Amino acid sequence: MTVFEKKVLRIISKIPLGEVRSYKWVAQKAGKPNAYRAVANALSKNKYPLFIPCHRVIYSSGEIGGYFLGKPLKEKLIKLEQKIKSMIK
DNA sequence: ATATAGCGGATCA
DNA sequence: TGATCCGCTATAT
Repeated sequence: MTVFEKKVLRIISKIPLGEVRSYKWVAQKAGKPNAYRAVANALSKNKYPLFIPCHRVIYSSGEIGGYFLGKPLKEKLIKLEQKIKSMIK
């Protein structure tokens, strides 16, 4: 577990409910604006994916990226969270 | 829309 | 070290 990974995990865990961020955004917050690939790598090697809202991290284009649970599920989770967000509002 | 290169960090040999 | 992989991105067709 490297410092960079910790930063990434911390940052992603702070993403609000229903919000989505790009890999680039996360990389910038981690202090390595060009390390978006490393972010993806870190997440794929992440030991606790269920405790990290990695489904809120998508392409910079806004498209759903890859996901260890499957892209369709990832998209569903995002929409579900948006729904919850509007519900509790 | 597709192809390509580049890039940072992890992993393996 | 060096090669290779990745849940990527920007740029050029």
